[in-house]
Amino acid sequence: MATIADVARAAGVSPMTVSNVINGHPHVRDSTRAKVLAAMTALDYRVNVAARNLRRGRTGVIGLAVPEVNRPYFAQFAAAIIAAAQRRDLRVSIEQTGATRENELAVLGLSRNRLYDGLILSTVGMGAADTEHLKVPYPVVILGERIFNGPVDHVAMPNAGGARAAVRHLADRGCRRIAMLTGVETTEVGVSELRLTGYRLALQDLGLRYDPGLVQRMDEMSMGAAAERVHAMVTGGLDFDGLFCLTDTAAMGALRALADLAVAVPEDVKVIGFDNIEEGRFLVPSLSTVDPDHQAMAESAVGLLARRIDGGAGHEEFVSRFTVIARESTAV
Amino acid sequence: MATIADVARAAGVSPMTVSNVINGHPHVRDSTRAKVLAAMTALDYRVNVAARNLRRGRTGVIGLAVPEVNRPYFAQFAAAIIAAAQRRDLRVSIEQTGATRENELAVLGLSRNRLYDGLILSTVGMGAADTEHLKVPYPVVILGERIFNGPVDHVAMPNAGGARAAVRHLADRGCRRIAMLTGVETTEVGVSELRLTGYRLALQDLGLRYDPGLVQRMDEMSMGAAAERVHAMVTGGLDFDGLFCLTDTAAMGALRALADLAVAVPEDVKVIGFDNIEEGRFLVPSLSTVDPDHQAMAESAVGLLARRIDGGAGHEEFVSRFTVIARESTAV
DNA sequence: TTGTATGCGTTATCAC
DNA sequence: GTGATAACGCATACAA
Repeated sequence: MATIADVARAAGVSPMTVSNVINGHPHVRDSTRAKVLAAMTALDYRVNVAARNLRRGRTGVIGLAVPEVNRPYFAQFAAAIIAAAQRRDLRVSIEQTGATRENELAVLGLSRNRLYDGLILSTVGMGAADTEHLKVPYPVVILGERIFNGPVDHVAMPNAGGARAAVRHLADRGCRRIAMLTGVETTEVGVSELRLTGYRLALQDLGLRYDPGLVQRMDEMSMGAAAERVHAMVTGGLDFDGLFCLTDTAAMGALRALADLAVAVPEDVKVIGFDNIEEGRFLVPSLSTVDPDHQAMAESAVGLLARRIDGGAGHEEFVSRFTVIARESTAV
Repeated sequence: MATIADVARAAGVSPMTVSNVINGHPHVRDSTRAKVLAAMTALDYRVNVAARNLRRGRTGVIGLAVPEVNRPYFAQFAAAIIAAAQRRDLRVSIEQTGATRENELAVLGLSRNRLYDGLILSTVGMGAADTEHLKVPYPVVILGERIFNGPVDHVAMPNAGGARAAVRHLADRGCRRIAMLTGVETTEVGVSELRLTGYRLALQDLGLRYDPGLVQRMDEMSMGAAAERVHAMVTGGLDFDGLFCLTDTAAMGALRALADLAVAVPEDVKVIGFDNIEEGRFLVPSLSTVDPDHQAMAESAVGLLARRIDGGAGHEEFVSRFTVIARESTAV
């Protein structure tokens, strides 16, 4: 637990010089540097990050608030964020909000304590009415739609566009009664609504009638809930030949339910998801999906945040590009 | 950005009294407390965590080092750890090691900087020879086998026992040529070897011959690699009627490959995994597995760490209990 | 019950 | 090129 002072004493220099060596200042004589480095090694010196943080007014840590890391999509995203942060010498502390407005607001408060240099926040529970809460004295990047006018950067998925393309993909493969498995939205511009908009737009494009009965809303986007709902849809006699699921996770549950009921995929019903989680490739049948390019989103989120932390101004919005990935679940 | 001093001035008391109020000290007159609280609200005061950390010599953050959060098993574990830590008012910062020894050692160095109060480390790349590296001046809980003699707590999975039960489960369902999909182990007491031990013990129990040709080692435990290997096993004419996979993730790849080759599961080959990831329930066929009770492991890991952070002594080992979960992939 | 003094370890400033 | 000084904001020990 040696301190800079200990090192300075051992090397016969002032603490300041040690600090200069540590931080790679240019104006240090080589022989001095060598002495200091030797003393540091001898004493097994380690910087005390807490002291440095206090002095510098920074922590080198960014917060990442997601509903739950144990959801394939967020796990994938978190992994990408951590990797991108690592490249910039930033650490990532993860908060789980459970997708509730309350917890999302609480996380926003945390960074006020200078716990984090900045925050990447996945807003699921918060709505446009909460814009005020985003006026915090540190950089925030919202992972989600541009639903706030506050001074924050946004990294958004191509929700409407991706959904539109997914539904068109189903139609291209011959589907005419396309159902959608979506969520109960707390906000008017959340993921569910935006993808639903894409769904409706696609129907318009295609000249298909919008049938509210085909839009199935679930309280919770879990595999289990999706399986149950699809089970109910089929046994309830709902007529559909295509199914667009809000997420790949929900699609996994849907595929399972269809298998249980001996509804053949893709012959009887074609299924497409959204997110392109890794597991989708290995399901039987493999899952068609919309890939929103998490990699680019993560890189952009960390990049925007880092720029703002370093004093950059202005609020940007990044919308990633999507790709429809055709696999067995929508084969002709 | 008000400080304690600002609040004290506003409330007409000393900084110390403000501090006492913040930290809930008992001996503060109610009227004084009220004054202080009012001033805090008025100035929107927030504790500066960096300063508090420096003073207290603690950060309130624990590190969690795993190969990658984007692997179902570790995602599940991370979620449980974060939740358990939250209950104890600790935050969790995640480091991804990529399962390399190098990075695992690097993480051990990090906490030396008083970045974390303690560390939960999933050792995959490190071996018994690295015991010395664990002698660090802060609490460490190893997630993995008791392969080190260092002063660290262990939270281990019932690797050998779980594997033994899994293989016995296959045999009970009629399998006689049971293959195992495992990893190339860098250490002599890693997960692969321990589960392989369980595999061999089970064969002994059952009076079945050990055939090295049935033990398939892979460099990487990904779904893709597993699929490729199983494909090669089948097309190469390897004769097996049961398959024990090191992880559920590998099993997912295996199931996919078997489906591609029209090998019926469970009729032709029965498959069982290890980990009980959530996805397993929804696969077609659903995946039998060994559940090592992550919840208990996570709770125990955080508990042990918290106890050590608070000065508790002694090194403990917690081995969770397992359950074999029978699903369709091993149905008779 | 409240206040004073002091130090945690680092680094910015500015002088030498 | 190097060093003295001060300050970051808080909490501990002790005094009043």
